[in-house]
Amino acid sequence: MPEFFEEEEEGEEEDKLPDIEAEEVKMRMAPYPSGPLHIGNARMVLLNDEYVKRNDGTLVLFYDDTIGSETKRLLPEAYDMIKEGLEWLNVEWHETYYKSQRMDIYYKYGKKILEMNEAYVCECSQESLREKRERGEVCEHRDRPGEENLELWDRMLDGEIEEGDAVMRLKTDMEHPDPAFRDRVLFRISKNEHPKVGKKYSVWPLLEFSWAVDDHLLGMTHILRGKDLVIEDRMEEYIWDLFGWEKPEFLHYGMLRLKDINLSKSEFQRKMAEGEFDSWEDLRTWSLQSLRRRGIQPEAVRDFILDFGMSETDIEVAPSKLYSKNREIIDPEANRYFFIPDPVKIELIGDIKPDKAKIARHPSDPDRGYRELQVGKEVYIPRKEFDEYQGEEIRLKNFCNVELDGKEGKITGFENKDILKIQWLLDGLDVKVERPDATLEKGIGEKNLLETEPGDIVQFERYGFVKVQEKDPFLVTFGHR
RNA sequence: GCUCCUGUAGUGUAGUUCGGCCAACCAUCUUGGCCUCUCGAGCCAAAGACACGGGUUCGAAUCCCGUCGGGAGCACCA
Repeated sequence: MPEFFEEEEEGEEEDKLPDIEAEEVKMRMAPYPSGPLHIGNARMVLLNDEYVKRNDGTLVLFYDDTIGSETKRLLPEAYDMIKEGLEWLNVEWHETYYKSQRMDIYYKYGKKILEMNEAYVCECSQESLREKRERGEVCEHRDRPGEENLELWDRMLDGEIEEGDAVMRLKTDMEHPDPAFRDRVLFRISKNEHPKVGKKYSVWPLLEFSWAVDDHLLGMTHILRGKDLVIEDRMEEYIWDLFGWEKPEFLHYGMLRLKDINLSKSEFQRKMAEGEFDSWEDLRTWSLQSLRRRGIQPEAVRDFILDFGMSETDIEVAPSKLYSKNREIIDPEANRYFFIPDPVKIELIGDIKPDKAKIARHPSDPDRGYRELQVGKEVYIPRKEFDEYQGEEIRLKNFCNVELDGKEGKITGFENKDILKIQWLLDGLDVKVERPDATLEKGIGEKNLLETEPGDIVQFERYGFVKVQEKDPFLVTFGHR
């Protein structure tokens, strides 16, 4: 009887996503390739993936690579970095598309909507457009005859009109109570160079229009997006109604912020250009690649994200939550080693009995055996404990107890006592630890570290989990405590 | 200002659809204790919340009204 209940409980755990009711599920994730995916984008990606997997559906990777803006630039290498991030997260997708490859489709429907007289070419300046929108005023371009619209549209496409001089706008309602919904722009002119199609196109759709077309054409059943994009729902619905198309369902999730962490791809792009960051793997970017470097496991990211469910509340969560998920995964795997940050040498006073110290590679798994440490009269200990425990008795773990007196340590015994135990080393490798803020912490690590390989995640006792990067000058990246 | 969304412990969530089984779940964090020769892990325990005010009702976290708070949109970015 008890077994019966236990089983039931386990089956119910971790199900924070509301079910979706549909026979068929097709969803899409639409990253904008301005940089690699970061922890924030992971929410969009993983929720899509999770829903599709649960419903045995189809997932589309759709690069939302329209031309962007000054502040949001396309980055040619981002396409592959995004793919790499998705693979790392074990996201499975079935089809891949690029907005930049579908321009003719958008033009076709753009023309159609113009012919239906549901849109118009507007030659207002950006400022006057904004002001009129604010006041709910109609501009003189709104009622121009259809032929004139089509003619101007052709001239836009031919590149005869300069950037900023004309846009195509949807005729929603300039007096709509929601100012955000007043005659939004559908297409605009940009003569910037695109990493995939160069200067072939000078008219680019905005996301509301391209999505309205593609979500229909590709047969999306559910559209998952952040709360910040809800107005796009209504834009899409408006356009679908115009064309008489069926409507997919919308799902929303709230904004996610990491406490004290800035996740701005455009800002990182700038810092990259200015040379402040030298790679997208820089630990400060929080890109998936950087998390991988830190030894964060993709499963930890997934657990972390799915734990928020589909709530539309805005959340601010501390990174320690991610770390605890990760620790769960790596703690049983990571072997233990000694690392002395900022070492101070002390001299031991008294007789030394054993000539070697034996310490388990993993305290919970004796099968992994022991590592041996040479003992001697002069040992290094971390400066922190050296400073804080003067005059007190502490234990050099698995070796001896000492009473600190300046740079001397008087040996008081060898038995294991219930006092502070710290790491120590007679000698060792120079080790550098790359911290999440990109600073390097120097210290010495035990020579047994040479038995590890790059990519291994180990724990520096009393210091934290690190991932081995290079062995020659020994370099590790810090994950978390 | 206008439009939309949202308010359960420090943090994040379950419960809100169909009011009672909720003196409110789980995780994390914190604090004690046990265990362990790590400040890691494990085990045990404690602490901690229904934003506020009205109303409906025998009964409200759940329904209604109001107030207050938080967020987003009002870009020729996504």
